[in-house]
Amino acid sequence: MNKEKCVLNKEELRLAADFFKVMGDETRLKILVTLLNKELCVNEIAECIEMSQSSVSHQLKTLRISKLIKSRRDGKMIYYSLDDEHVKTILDMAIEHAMEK
Amino acid sequence: MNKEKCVLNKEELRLAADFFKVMGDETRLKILVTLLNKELCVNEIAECIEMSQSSVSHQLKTLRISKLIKSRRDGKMIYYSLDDEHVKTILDMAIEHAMEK
DNA sequence: AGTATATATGAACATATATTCATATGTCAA
DNA sequence: TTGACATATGAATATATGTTCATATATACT
Repeated sequence: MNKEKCVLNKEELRLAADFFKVMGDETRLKILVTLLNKELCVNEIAECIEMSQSSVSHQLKTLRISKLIKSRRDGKMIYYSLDDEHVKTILDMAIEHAMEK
Repeated sequence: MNKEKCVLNKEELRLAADFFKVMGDETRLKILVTLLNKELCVNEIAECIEMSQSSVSHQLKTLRISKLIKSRRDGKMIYYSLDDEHVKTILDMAIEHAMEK
């Protein structure tokens, strides 16, 4: 077996796995989808996807750390929006993959 | 909050989440990467990514169920290869996303 | 300052899942 | 058919992770 053919970039692999891991949760996907069109504050997101404020807040943190969303404060509210132009494309592609099978 | 704006296709969401969940594991990603160029049998994959035969076999099953890879038997060996033209594109996009942040 | 509202967070719990180990199944060759 | 090799699989274990609950922090308003 030719070891040369097995060369992998470990760092890239780890990052890619982390990226997919974050995308691989329905709650987080729902959040991303609700943010496709416009920015929303935490309570709006929670109401929209019918999850608790706490759960949404935890997941927003995960998404923020992964650089998939960004936030801005306006008074008491904190508005979240997508922070990656690829997210929509990747979402579309995944859905396309999922649906045609 | 306008509920109309929150319309989600539940089935698509579930499928997309499942898809990303499968992609969100380093072992499975390594397997997919090794299969990018050519088909390989189980032992070759195991040797290539330095994982046990059993572990690889379990993950191959997961990937097969998700329609990301396909298999063909040739004598004692079973050869695996990618079963989705989107996989490479999505992998590239994820890596791109991961690296530029 | 005190109260209400919005969001964040730590701990606990429950669930999901990846790996290992032992073993089963399937194929070939003698 | 017996032995060797390739792969699959079930059970057990360990680890990761999502949600909840209680509470903390931050801002606005009176």
